[in-house]
Amino acid sequence: MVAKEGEFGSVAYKKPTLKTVAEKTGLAVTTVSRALLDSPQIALETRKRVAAAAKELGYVPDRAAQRLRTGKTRVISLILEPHNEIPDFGRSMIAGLSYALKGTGFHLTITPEFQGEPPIDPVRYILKNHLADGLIFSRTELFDERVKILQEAGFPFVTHGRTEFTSPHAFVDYDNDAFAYQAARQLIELGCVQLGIVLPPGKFTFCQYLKYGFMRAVRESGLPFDIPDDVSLDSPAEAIQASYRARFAGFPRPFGVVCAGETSALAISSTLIEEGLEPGRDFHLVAKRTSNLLNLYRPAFNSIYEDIFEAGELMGQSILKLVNGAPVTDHQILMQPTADKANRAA
Amino acid sequence: MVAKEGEFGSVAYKKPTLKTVAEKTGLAVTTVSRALLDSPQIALETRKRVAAAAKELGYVPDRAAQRLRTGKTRVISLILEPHNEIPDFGRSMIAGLSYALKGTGFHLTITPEFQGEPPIDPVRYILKNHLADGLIFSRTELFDERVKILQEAGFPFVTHGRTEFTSPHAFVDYDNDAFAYQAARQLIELGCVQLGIVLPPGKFTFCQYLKYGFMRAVRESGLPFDIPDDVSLDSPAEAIQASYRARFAGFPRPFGVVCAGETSALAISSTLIEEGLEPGRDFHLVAKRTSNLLNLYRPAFNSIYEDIFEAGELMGQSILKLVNGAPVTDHQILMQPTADKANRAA
DNA sequence: GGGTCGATTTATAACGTTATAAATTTGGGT
DNA sequence: ACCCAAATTTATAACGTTATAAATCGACCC
Repeated sequence: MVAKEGEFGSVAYKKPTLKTVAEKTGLAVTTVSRALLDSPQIALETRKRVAAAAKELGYVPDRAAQRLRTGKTRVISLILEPHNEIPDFGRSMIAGLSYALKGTGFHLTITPEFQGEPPIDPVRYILKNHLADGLIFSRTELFDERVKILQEAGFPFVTHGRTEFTSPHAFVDYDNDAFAYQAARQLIELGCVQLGIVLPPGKFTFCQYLKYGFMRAVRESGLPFDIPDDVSLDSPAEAIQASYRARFAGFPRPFGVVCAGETSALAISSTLIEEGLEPGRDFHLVAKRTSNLLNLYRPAFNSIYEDIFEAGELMGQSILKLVNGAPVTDHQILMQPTADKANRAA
Repeated sequence: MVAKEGEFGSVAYKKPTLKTVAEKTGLAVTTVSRALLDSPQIALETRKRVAAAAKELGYVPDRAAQRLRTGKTRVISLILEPHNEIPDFGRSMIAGLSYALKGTGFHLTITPEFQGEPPIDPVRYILKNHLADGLIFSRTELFDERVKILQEAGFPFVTHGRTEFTSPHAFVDYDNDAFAYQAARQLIELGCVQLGIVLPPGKFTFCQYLKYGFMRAVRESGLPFDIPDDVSLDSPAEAIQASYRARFAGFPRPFGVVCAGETSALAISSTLIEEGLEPGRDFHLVAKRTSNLLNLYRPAFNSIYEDIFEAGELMGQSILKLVNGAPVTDHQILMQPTADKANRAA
């Protein structure tokens, strides 16, 4: 009799394999393998008997062997970008992904993208070494090289963000056009006589959508607008603060600013207050909220929520279907901004 | 001649293996394997020749095959806890770990711990399925079951946080005793006549250290103190706010509160201000700062910095040495609080 | 009783790598 | 020319799994 089940690391313990189960049941290894895969070729009675024996022995399949034999890694990899403009973005996305992958046998690996190195490197690395069955990444550019390479390779992937390529790919995106439009509308309703927005770098697709939505509201209102050209959402908070400190004096009041990130919202708000402006009288902000931190800030922000956890969960669900051969056109999800209950209180 | 090197996903392309390299060089597979491992048994000239051929063919070793044959996964797994009291904790730790693992051939996987499920589950899962060579996790308890099981199994791991077990294990911890003491001293110097602190749940080791450090300063000063017993650092921000709203009226002024997390600091600060207290006159806060967000908050916080990225990097460096057999006693690191330059400005 | 069919089980080989042990080559020394 | 040891290379097997093809077993039919 082998060691007690569930015993790890003890000296005499040998990990049970298909062979162990085969010996215990008196069947061939092949039969056991197929029985555990629940193949209809194996008699139902046998399948049950094998399952029981495997459970009793504490058998678990060896992932390395399965991977070698089948060529399937049963791994989804998330490329983690080095930016951290959005607090907890990575954390929430990972949590959402994990939740979607839970119980599927798929594992999540992190492939880091390092500051100053080409974003294409992690993708190439995964492809070349076949380290995953599917890939997830964010912050797509209009003609994102990662998308191009993966499409050429026929490798399953889901992006957080759209691209401008004609051939479709799976994505989960936030409707930043709708966000910027709604945010600008809120500012207008609050009485702002000038509209502003801090945009991400222009190479990112979501920059374009933010601009479209913002400008639509601007044109409808006929109000003047301000878009800083010296800083972006990715600029250090200090740079954003400096930009506004240098320019706010010339703004008609009250003016409004759409902030597509919490860091920039905090930065601008604190600076303007320090310069003696009064929020609600001299200016208004509407921020995109992705964490709970902004809720705690006083004076309270106007905000619109983007659910990163849910985005991660949706991306996880999609990539699982894609690796099973589902068509990409069934997995193009545009998440709508949700009115933020927390913002008006207090 | 095989397909061009670096070509992925093309129909005729067959991934180069040791066999491919062997054929190209006219050597045996075994020789090629050893040559690429840079074994001194193989003539230097041959090693060079093989390396060149491998590079030209674009050969990369198959991790699944290596893992199956050697039993080494070359994977480090991080257990990601579901709490999110500290903004960007996971993100920074992952970034630090990735940085330490960069170029080592070790990959990082995420093993999630789900809300409402035992913290021991992910550890058992990894052990049973042999999914990693080393493990990283946070928020240790005084007698942490995960530590116990891993020690019994002889499995390499590094914790973020200490335990009370007599048998030593590797850890990277922040000196929360020193933090709480220094924070309380700051409050005293600012003229506070009552000291307070919001502690994490008592089962966590770092709760004890925070309490020790805090109480040492309290006793030295002879001041009265206040520790809420209805909420902890893990309580929802609203609960912390409610607790202070219900009690602040009875506090002598100015009173001080040590906040071991940014969320609680924001929560308490905003609530007290809303209740009409003036920061700097009626109360002072000293917060542990782990992100850059607090820097943007006005009125400025007094804060002491904890570098989570560095903690992750140190843990990564340690776990790499541990899987190579280094003794755990060489990897017990206590990080000291660093004076926060950002706090006094503005 | 022999043949056939379907259901079920089995033997063999292969995925790509490395550990073990054996084989071959090389260079001296005599 | 021969032998021995060191240097270098090679054959074989194994890690644990699954795909392919072949084998066994009843049961049924004529």
